Amino acid sequence: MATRKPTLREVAQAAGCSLTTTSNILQGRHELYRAETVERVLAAARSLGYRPNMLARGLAKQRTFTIGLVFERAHAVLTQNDYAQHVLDGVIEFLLPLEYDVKLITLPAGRPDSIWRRLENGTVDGHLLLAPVIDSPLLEWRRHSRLPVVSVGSLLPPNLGIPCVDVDNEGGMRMLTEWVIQQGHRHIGFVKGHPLHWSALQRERAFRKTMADYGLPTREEWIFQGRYTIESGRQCARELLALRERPTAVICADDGSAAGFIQECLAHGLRIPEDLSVAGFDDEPLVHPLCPNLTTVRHDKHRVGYLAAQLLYEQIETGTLRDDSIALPATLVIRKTVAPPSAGQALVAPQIPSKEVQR
Amino acid sequence: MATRKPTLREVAQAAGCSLTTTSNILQGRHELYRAETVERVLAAARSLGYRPNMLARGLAKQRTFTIGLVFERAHAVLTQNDYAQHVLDGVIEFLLPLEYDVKLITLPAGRPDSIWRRLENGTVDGHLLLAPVIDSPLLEWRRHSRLPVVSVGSLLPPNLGIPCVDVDNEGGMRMLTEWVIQQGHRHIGFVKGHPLHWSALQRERAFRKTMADYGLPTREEWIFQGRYTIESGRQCARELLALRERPTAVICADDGSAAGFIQECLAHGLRIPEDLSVAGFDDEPLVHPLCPNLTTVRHDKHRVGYLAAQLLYEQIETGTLRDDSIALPATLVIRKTVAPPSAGQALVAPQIPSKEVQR
DNA sequence: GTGAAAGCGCTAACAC
DNA sequence: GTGTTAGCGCTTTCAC
Repeated sequence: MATRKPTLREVAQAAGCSLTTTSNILQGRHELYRAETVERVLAAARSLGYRPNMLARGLAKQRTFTIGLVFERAHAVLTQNDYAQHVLDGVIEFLLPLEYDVKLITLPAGRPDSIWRRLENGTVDGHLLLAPVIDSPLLEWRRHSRLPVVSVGSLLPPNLGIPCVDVDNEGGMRMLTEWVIQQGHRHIGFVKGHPLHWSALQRERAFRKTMADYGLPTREEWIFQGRYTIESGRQCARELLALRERPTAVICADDGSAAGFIQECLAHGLRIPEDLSVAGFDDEPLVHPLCPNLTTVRHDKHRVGYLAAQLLYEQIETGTLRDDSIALPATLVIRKTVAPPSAGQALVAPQIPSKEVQR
Repeated sequence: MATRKPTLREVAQAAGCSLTTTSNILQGRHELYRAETVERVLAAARSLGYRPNMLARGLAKQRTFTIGLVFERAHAVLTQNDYAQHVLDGVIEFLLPLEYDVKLITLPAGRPDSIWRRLENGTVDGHLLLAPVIDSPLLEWRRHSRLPVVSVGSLLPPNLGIPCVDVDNEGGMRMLTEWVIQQGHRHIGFVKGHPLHWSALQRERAFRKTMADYGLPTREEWIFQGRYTIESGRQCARELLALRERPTAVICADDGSAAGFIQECLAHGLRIPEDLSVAGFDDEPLVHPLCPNLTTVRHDKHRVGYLAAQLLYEQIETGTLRDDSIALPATLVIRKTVAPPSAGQALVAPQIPSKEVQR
């Protein structure tokens, strides 16, 4: 039809009034004007098929109603990142009714310069950092920015001044570890997560801490380096199977490695949990068909995204940069891959620490 | 540091020259000016930490260097949509080096009005429609837009004038069906895909067409309504198991339903492929651990996204709206869930049609 | 070689 | 109640 998108000016002309009037009315400030004027403007806009140019509005208002979702290079491939997908879903769910848009910002390799261009170019009102990895350059860059920001999926060290939202990795892992201990295990191994993820670090730390709190030793040869993948779990299992002495239980930092670990153990004739108890973390739906009986820790990634978006939104709307973080509680999902160690294995009951930390 | 982002004007002042000069130089038109001037401007920009405001540039240039990735409501939840993830990856891969950004546009329910606002608000240079479903309102809306557009993941009817990129569903399904037939099967069932997906329609059509071409009847009681999900596959298997007469092979419109179908059959004591051959489509990595032996059809979703982005990009850059589509060839992945029907079952060799369609 | 000036489409003081 | 005007930050024609 129309050869070009109609502008506010044309609406004003059609309605026979000024730009201001038109702009105000179209922004919903109806009470400022006579009902008749309002109606005329609205009608004109409708009949012309007017849609505001958000670019122009953004320039004038200094607000874009868009947030930037910043991916690390490592996460850029969404496909390999179930976590990111759930978080993104949550983000979108929160922002959709607010008429905010989401812009995907994938950091190019290249010079810091071109990275800056992508981050701080006036097109977003704030940044959601998707699981920044340990020593990510992102964090340093952020220090030079005055835009609101929230880290989602990584609980960063508080001294960075960036509010974070994630599951309570430490609380969840403590809960899981305690439960394994309470099943009677004293010889417990651990499959670590991806070495660059804060969550991996935190889960490992909580495991060690809990073991120590219960007076149980952690043997370094039973600590394996996973990478949050099925294949890495398999590899760790192979390493375990090569050992002469084995733990009676192994806790994995995530479900993927747990599934791989279990598969490999089964392939080598071990029975789970009779010969070895294995636990995961995340209650990952994708892993579930593979390993339906996995005892694990569930948390709500979708909600993590939702809350992170909310936190960011509040910062944007109020103009205040806050830096309090949210660690969402996790819940233990008891299924069948963890059982008391079988007879003949060490079963000395561990001593219970005086102060039991919940959550 | 700086209280606000420096503007072009400040750079110009610092460099002691005009806005025009500064703008031109910063856009790379160095040859217009004396080397000394160029250097002065560049130095000023660098020392101020200048980064252009893309909003302002967009307004002036009428180009945003952003494309909109438009999700149907049904696809909004990325999590449940492995396809979308791969496509998105491909899109990002293509656009990243071009300094184009991607904006996620999730269509709100609501009035057409608010949908329009999100689509046509000046913030994107073109739309990538993510697998529009059959009779999607999107397609109608698109007719009123003059922005470049590409449909990715749905090969739409050509009369819509929208260029499309997807796997060649019909060619792939024909190839698969022919192969099953060539294994000696004459009684072949089919699990349909999601009723609202073009791909599902096309796969079903190709199945029927191929059967007909080979002079084989399709029995409607052996055509089941799947939904591109594991659970729907299970359901279809239950329906099949309730029948007195069964086909010797079942082709599923996707790997998910194939996996569910197989699981359910196995659970009821059927042996695959001895008692029933089953084939899938997509070579879905997520399904692979569940059903590693699945005979299926592979295609490159990542490439679909990549090419779609490229097609859109070309439209944007050249300003020409084209409407040729791309159907990427698929390849047959022969594994173990399809075998010749066992002795005792009908084995009359089907007649080969005179003209065998490849691809 | 360089710069003044007129937009891009919209918003928001501030007048009337 | 309604309109005038001066930007928002950048690009670009056209003159000097």
